[in-house]
Amino acid sequence: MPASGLPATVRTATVGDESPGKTPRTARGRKTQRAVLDAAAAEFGEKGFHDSSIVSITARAGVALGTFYTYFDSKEALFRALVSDISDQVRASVKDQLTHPAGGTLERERDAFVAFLTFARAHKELYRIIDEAEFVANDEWRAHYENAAQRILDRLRDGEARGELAGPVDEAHAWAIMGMNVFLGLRFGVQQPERPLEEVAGIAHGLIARGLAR
Amino acid sequence: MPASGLPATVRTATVGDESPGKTPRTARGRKTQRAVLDAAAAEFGEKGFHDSSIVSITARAGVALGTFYTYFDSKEALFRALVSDISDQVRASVKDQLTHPAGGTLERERDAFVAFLTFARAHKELYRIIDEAEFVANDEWRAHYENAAQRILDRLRDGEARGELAGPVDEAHAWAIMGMNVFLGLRFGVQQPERPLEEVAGIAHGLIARGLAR
DNA sequence: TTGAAACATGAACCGGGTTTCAACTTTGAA
DNA sequence: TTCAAAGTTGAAACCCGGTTCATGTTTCAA
Repeated sequence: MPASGLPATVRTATVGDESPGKTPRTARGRKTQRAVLDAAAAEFGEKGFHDSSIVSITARAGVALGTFYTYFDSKEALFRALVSDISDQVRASVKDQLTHPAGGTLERERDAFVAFLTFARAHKELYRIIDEAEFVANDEWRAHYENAAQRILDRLRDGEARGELAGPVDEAHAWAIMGMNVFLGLRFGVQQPERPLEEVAGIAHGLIARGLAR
Repeated sequence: MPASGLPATVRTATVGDESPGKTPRTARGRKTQRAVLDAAAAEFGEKGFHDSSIVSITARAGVALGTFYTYFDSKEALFRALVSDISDQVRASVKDQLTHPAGGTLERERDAFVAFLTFARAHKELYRIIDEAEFVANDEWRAHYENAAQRILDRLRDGEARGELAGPVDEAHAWAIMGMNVFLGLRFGVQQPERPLEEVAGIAHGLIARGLAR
């Protein structure tokens, strides 16, 4: 995950002023920190948190072991930074894809799923990292899903206000759709990425829009 | 999770003939192994795999440290046994609830969700253990979800054959519904168990049956 | 040009938990 | 009743990777 700019948490570190002295002050430092983060994404994605080691991550990044502690307080702090970073990337990526016109609310929801699935296929490490966050970075993990659910709910409420939907929307609808997306992403994004994206999205859209009853 | 009988994997160990000498041969031995398994479920559920220790698990079970290795080859082998055990328990529990009459296929699906949510509320450690299996017992984890999806698909195919459903059902429908169930279980079974079960089930059923479109 | 701050290095320290093992106790079939 | 197999015990060997730190190098503002 060679990322866009600086990861959220790393940026936040500057604002949140926690663990001072960890934010790089020169271009050289920023480059090194970025290298460590990218190496970490690859390593954690491949081996999981506990089988990954700082030694291996710094080796991948091409820096010395001790350098790691110039930018992160601990292995866990690195993981937290990574989760926030990836969470941000997913959100930003989906948001980008949703700027174009779009039909109704439920078509917009389908587009959001397509964007998510596309991201998941391009970043196979996404699932392992987010899933493991439940154990290693629980706060970031909860925030990730609560934010995602809120965004879905906002879109549904919008559709409700326009009279496009049948009944009143509920938080449970958002979590149901999110769960659908996550599991379809797991199955057809990570485990079996061969299947045509639009086909899966079409099935999901049909289910959400009209249901299965005759 | 004081379990019903012997867990699947432990039973399997007898059949699969791997690691001979690990299957208890006396009533005393079976009781001890059961105590270790139950203690492990509690410990792993509370602390997760890595923060759990054999020392603590055997202490909970009221046996000596060394006794552990009479019944399991390793900490990981214990976890694998536990995942298979729990997966079996969920399946069996849902199956029990589905024996009663039931209306159409989609009502049956709602009942299955109610059964699952009920189980999740009664076994808060379920999620932590199954989720962590992705990293610690990947084969068992995949089997758990593939089997669950297959069961859902079988029920949907049944409804399709009876002409109850609108279009042809697909593997993706099963994974979508499973994802919905899992995330609703997480939100309203583990995180916010206060909300009336039937209310959540009603929303899920409405979504699956009729969709959200006006 | 210069020197103080930032950055880089990697050997060694360190704690903690898994696994082993040799001695001891209990069980249950003959 | 007897004794071989099954079960129990817990101290200690063993392993491993996260973290520290004293030393050396590079950057960049003055």
